[in-house]
Amino acid sequence: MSANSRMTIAAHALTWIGLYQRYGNEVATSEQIAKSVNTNPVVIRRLLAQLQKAGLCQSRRGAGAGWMLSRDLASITLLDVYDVVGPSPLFGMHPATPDPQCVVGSGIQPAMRSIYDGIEDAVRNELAKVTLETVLRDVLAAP
Amino acid sequence: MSANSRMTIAAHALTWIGLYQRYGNEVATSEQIAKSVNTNPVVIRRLLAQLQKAGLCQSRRGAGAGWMLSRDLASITLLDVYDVVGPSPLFGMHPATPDPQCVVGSGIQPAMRSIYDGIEDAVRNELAKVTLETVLRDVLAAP
DNA sequence: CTGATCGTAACAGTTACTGTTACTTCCAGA
DNA sequence: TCTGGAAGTAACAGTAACTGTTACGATCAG
Repeated sequence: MSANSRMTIAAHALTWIGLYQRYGNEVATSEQIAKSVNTNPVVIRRLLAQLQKAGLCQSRRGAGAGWMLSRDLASITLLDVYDVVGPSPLFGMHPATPDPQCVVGSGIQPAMRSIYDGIEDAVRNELAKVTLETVLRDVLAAP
Repeated sequence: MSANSRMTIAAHALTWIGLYQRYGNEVATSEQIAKSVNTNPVVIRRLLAQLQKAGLCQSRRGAGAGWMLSRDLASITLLDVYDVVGPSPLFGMHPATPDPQCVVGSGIQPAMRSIYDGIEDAVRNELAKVTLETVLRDVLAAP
């Protein structure tokens, strides 16, 4: 069980809501989603609350409460999800400032930063290619 | 200070050894490297020990001990480093197995896995493009 | 032999995430 | 107006990973 399951769980939850709504239901409760994800409802509420701030989903309170998507599955990409719950940055710099007196120590951070930026771009490009509609299609196509 | 500084520190250490050797020195000690990185020598030894197992560098013990590269800077890519000290995987699956009775629960992992595999490939391609020779050049070109 | 350095184990401190409990707030519908 | 079901949220424990540090044994050129 690696640390970063947030992307996976967020994609799972949103896809679940999308499919549930296609079955004609208006809203999905965190408890229902948590059952499918196999976790605690609070974990789902915490994640969806973040995604809600980003405008991907929406909650309704009171009686008949629950979650619904703010946009169609086809218009939400994994990049949208990544920007909310993804790890940032992918690669970190030194915990302590390297020796500025040393040629390597003083030049390494700008050098690595520009390399890491290129990698982040590549990752973001890949993520942008995948919509939750694609994810749902793949999910339904699974054996 | 993000968690994953290992890639950065490994690249820093190897580049430092490479430059030091170009100055005519045979070996670099973990203490010298630690000073440039601004950390404890043991941290450097731990990292280099892993890189040594992968054949990227080599240690010499006893008097006149220290570290040297096993290959030229130009023949070591960041992908080589990543394979040793990089985070794997970049994105993790659910901590607990999702509900197999649920369509989404049963199909989500294969779907996400294939997406994540594509992203890993993209990252690896980017990393493979960059050699430590390139890193050193960028370091020396820094303002 | 000796001193310098690696190799490695052990431990504390930090951070981040997950899981859980518990409580408040909200609101459609009876 | 009441009520029940669900979101919102704070608080806390447990786990895991990484960093930093100390300590000590192993190694070997000179």
